[in-house]
Amino acid sequence: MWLTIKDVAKAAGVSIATVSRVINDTSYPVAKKTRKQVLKAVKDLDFRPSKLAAGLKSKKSEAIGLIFPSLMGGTFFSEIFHAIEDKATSKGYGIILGSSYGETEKEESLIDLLRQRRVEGLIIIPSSHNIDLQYYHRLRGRIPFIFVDRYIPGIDADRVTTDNIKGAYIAVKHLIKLGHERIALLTSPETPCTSVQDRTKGYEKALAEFDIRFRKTIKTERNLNRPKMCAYKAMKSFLSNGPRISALFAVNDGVAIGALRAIREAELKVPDNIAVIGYDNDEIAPFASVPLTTVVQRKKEMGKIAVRLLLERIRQKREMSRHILLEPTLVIRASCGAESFTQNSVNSSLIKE
Amino acid sequence: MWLTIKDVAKAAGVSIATVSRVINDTSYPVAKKTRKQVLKAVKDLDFRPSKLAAGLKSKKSEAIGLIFPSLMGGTFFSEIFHAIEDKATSKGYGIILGSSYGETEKEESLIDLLRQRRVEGLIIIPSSHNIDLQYYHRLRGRIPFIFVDRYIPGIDADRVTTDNIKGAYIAVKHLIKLGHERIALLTSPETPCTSVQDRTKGYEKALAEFDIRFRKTIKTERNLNRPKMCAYKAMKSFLSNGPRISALFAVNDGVAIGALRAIREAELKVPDNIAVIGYDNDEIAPFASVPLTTVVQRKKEMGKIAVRLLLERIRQKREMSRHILLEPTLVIRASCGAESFTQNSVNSSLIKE
DNA sequence: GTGAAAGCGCTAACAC
DNA sequence: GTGTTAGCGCTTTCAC
Repeated sequence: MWLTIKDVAKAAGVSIATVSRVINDTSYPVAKKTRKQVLKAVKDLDFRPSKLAAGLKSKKSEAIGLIFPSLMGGTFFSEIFHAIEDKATSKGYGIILGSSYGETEKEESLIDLLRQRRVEGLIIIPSSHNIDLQYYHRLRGRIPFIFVDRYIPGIDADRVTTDNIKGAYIAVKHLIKLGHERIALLTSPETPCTSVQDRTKGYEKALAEFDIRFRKTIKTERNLNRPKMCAYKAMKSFLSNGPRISALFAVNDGVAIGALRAIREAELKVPDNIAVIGYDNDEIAPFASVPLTTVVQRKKEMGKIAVRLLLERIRQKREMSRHILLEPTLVIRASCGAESFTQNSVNSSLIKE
Repeated sequence: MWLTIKDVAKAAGVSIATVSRVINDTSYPVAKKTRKQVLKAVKDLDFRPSKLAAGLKSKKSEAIGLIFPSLMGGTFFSEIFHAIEDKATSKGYGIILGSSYGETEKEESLIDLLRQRRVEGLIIIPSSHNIDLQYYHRLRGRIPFIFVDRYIPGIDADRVTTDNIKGAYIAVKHLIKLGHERIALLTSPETPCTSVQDRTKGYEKALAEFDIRFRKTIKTERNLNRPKMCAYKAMKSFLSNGPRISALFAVNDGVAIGALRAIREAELKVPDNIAVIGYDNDEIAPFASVPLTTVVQRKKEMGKIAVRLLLERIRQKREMSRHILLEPTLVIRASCGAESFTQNSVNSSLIKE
């Protein structure tokens, strides 16, 4: 079914070595005329060299593996994915991927498969359930990998994440400055997920700093495919039973959107009765029923940095693992009742919608 | 760096042929004791057989390629992706993919790369710009492929799509039955995209059937990454200049969400001043500022069928290409002012939220 | 029930 | 500048 360089060699009247030299377009000196003939044969025959064979020989698959939980429930992972894909493609790498649905078992079997395909490295947004440290310890010496967005504590590996403690801190501080003291935290129950854990820490930190006693955590059910629905239900039940609150810090925008619906159905107004702040600056945020004030994560940057670091590690075996911590920012829209400007946590810079 | 079956053979004290037989787990008769030794060696060494080498020899990469425009702008493609991935994984196939951003050039170069990786078949959600018929004609004989969601007219290939004419027809008819006569169509300007074209036809068909003269097409800018924003802008400008309308048929939910914001900012009410109906039943639809009445597409089914048909074609070369046309349905929520029930176009069946 | 050996389609010395 | 050749790590006859 597939043609080989042998066919091309025959058609062009040269040896297979020459064909190989031409198609790999290295600066290897090939006579102009010969090159032309080969190129013509390649084109006429519609020949595509096998990366399977090339990779077997050269020990370079020119592919990286990508593991993430799920693309549903918002554009967060999608945006990271696109950044990774763009960057990898531009470097000549293909992407083989799988979604773990946040299940460790699935994650590990996917990684195994990717290893069989001899991907040169792995980008992992790890699952958040029953983490198997042993597995990752073993993996460490076998193949280069990098964690994105969250990581597995205790595993010494490269990673690129946002400073989630700080992100949550500036979000909650924003609410406090606006006069709120009864601020609830709406969160998904992914205990071992470092990003969610850190956001919880940031919430605590801000409240502690301002000597605010009130604490309330609203936990949603765990369903990666329908975070909005889960949040909606959790919030609905909270609004009918829970203590009165004046503001809500949602652990991501999807969850915030679900809450917004519950609040609307309870005939409460945002931000007048309840101020809401989200996290991620999802594509949907400006289009929520009340445009959402939210913490910005540099998703594209995260993806691009991940590919860059991974390729560097593939190319030269460095020793130390590197931890890149990205700065979060706040976009202020209508859902907290503040004016609409952007405040960077480090130095002010405007984000246009 | 990587171990080979030779290492395993040595460790287990058998030949490489035996190792191969054991790891491929065929029902090949291997002595129980031998099998055990091999399995132990595999485990001890943490061996992963190379699919590169296996594929080269067996001529089966056990991978399929996937090309889609973009994952941004809603969960539509994400849902299809997950269905494809699930099904493919369960059949032992890996997925190598690329996003075309709706550009034919990118699409073709991605397909070329996938061919080099010797994927056994391709699932393509084709781009909608400057289609190169010649390219696809040529591709036809080279590798099995199937179109999903939309297709390229004139190319004889398998495909699985939703009946978009019917979908749009039932949507617009729903508006008409509710008494609307001034119904605008909000659409993205992807002229050669069959799904959008068909929805336009369905809009026309319904209006024609009820002898309604009024027509208005509002075209958004083309930006696959920000369809909501584009729709918002288009709608905003329409509301300040355009003719008065009482209802809007949006060509997909993302675009509808953008329109909702523009309508809200114009201090108009949905559905009282303008009824809005969307398309796709995106995850966001029930969470829009006004829960969105929309046309349901069976996205999971589309993905699963695509994989099934593709694998069938890979396995036995059938002759005729098959066109699967899925039935659309309507979910009625609040955005058109009708009661909230679900009406299936074929036989009524309830869709729970 | 097991092993030896011939490739799969490339790449990369090494010759000339 | 170009060709010859020895593998890369598997699968798969074909012997025994």
